[in-house]
Amino acid sequence: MSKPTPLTIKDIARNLGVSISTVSRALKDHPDISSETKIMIKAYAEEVNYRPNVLALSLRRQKSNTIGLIIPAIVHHFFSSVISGIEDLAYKEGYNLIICQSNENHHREAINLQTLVDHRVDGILVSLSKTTQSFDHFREAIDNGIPIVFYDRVADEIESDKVIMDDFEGGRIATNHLISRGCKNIVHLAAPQHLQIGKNRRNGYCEALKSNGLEIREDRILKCDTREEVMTLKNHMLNLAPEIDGIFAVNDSTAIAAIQILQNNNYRVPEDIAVIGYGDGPNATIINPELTTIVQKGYEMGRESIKLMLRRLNNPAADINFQTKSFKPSLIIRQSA
Amino acid sequence: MSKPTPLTIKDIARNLGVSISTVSRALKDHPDISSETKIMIKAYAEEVNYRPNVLALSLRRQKSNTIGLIIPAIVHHFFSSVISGIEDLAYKEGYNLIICQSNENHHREAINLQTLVDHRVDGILVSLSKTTQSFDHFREAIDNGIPIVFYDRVADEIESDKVIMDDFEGGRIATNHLISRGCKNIVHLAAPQHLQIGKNRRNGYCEALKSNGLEIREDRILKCDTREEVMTLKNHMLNLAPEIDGIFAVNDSTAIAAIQILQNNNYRVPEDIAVIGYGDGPNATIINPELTTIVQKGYEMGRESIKLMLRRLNNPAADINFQTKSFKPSLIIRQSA
DNA sequence: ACATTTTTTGCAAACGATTGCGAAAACGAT
DNA sequence: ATCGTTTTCGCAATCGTTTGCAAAAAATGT
Repeated sequence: MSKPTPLTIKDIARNLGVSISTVSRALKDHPDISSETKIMIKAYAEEVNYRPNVLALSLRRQKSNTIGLIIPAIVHHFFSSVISGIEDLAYKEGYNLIICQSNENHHREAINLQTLVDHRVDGILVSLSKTTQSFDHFREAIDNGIPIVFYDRVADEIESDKVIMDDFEGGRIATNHLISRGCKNIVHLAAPQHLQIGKNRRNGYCEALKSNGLEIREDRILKCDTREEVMTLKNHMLNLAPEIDGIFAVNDSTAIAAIQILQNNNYRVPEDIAVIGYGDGPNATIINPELTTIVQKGYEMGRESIKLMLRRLNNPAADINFQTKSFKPSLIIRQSA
Repeated sequence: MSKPTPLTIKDIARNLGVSISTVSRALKDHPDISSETKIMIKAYAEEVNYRPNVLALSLRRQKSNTIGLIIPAIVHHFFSSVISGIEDLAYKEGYNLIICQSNENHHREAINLQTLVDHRVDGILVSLSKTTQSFDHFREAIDNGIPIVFYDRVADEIESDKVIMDDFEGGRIATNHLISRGCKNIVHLAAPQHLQIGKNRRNGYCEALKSNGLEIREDRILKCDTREEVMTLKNHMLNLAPEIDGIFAVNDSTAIAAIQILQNNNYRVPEDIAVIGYGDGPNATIINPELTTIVQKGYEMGRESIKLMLRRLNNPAADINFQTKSFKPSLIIRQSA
């Protein structure tokens, strides 16, 4: 009952009375090996269910066939969709995934990075944590020759492939929709402004107001992008409520939390106040009224990210130009706005 | 602009004019090395930001410090909570995670298993896919000396550590609650019966009926455990609806889908038909009426799973008895029942 | 000054695989 | 039988690290 050590190419060689190199070559159909020998060795390997040691291979090849993934919070539906999109393609191409969670924490993110670099992953896919405001940890990976692809929450300062949504446009479309149904006093529940994503959606919101001749009021822009934060700002929001007729929330769960607070205080959605979200997660059709929102295709974005990465990994020689792939947002109109 | 190969212990040795082994020993405070030399080597290593090659280490130690995780579907909130629980502790103990998705597919699960075995992970955490009905692939891992911990959806046939909920009790409590509020004709939307989880919750449901003198009717037990399936069975459910006054669904999203169908057809929940779910995910408080449900602690279950694993890995010699850790379900009463 | 002990260091094998190069075996041609 | 090819295979280095053992250097005792 001791540790059953998996058998190696060496064991096969010994048992078959040939050399290690012969076994190695036979198993990969090297022309130098006679077909007799090949057949014999392959049959035996099959019989004993030989499996090459990936660790040894990685060391030898200086390539781990592993891709690192840093996710702010895996429990968010958007991010877990991204994972699915990445995984499908990565496995198909023979890559494994090491997934790390930053938990929206800058420091944790840096540690994740270091872990992945230490593991000699071939590439890293990252979406920034909310608290990340400097980017040296990414430079280190790049200096080590590990390509990075940012998805969704990207670092402008770093040159790399990126997969984003056109968040400016998303914010614009969403706000425009509210305006088109008659809203004139629209609150924006915004993400942190040091995130591109937060800034862009907000700018889209502002642009829509401006181009429709509506005033942009700072007091109508609240930094508030989680359900919990909505609950904290409950009173503030209820103070605002009498004067407003629309809310553009930076994500669905924030929108939903807002709807619940409004409803509990006898505001009707959308009649008194229309609410629009961002993301189109599964919650959108559970709330009543069903949520009008901007679709954010997590699976597709994940897929695109890994595609960019694979393209780079499969052409190690070519110094491919960095590319930014941008997804166009689309509005899905339901009942809340 | 070629591939910048990270520097090794060998580079340090050369640059410092000492031997490789001296560097190795100095870096890990081996007593054989004079403190002078140690200080010098450590300082230099620090300066050039030396990082040991994890791959080489794993090969040498015959231990990858990596744990494999097989998840049926990462987008389910319960499972992503489990991941979080696992991750926190695993990283703290210096283990990395390779996460694979089976997508509820037996074949994919077997491939995942093989991948993890190939990577010489130190242990594997698994929750069965819905379609898994044989278990040889797990045997292979075990034969290779890789310990397995099953969580939530476990394989009875395999001897190993397990982390489960008392699903029988959960089904009983849920059903009892419906009965206690006056329901006499209760439908059960059940998971596949080859999963313990499905069988146990169903048995709990039956037990509650029986001990309350209610008849168990097979036609009131539907295999139906996703939102999509509810939609497919819509007409069937509406046929049942006039005769029933309660539904016990095997998970929240099924319960929610049922509520939506009932409401769209002018049944009141809970007045006409009470509905109870299972899981207590974030959706439970979004639906109106808010969902009465059984809490399923994903994070804690994940945490417990990795604990069992670490205990085993940290005592490789001791042949620790297999243990099954069972979580008690609790009922959280809201509005839907 | 020399033997003996102690401290400090280096050599080389090992982990499991790949691969350049040289050598043995087989074959054919003369 | 001899030589030249061609086919088939094995030696040994390599990837980055650890570690048993022996060797070199320094310290100690007489």
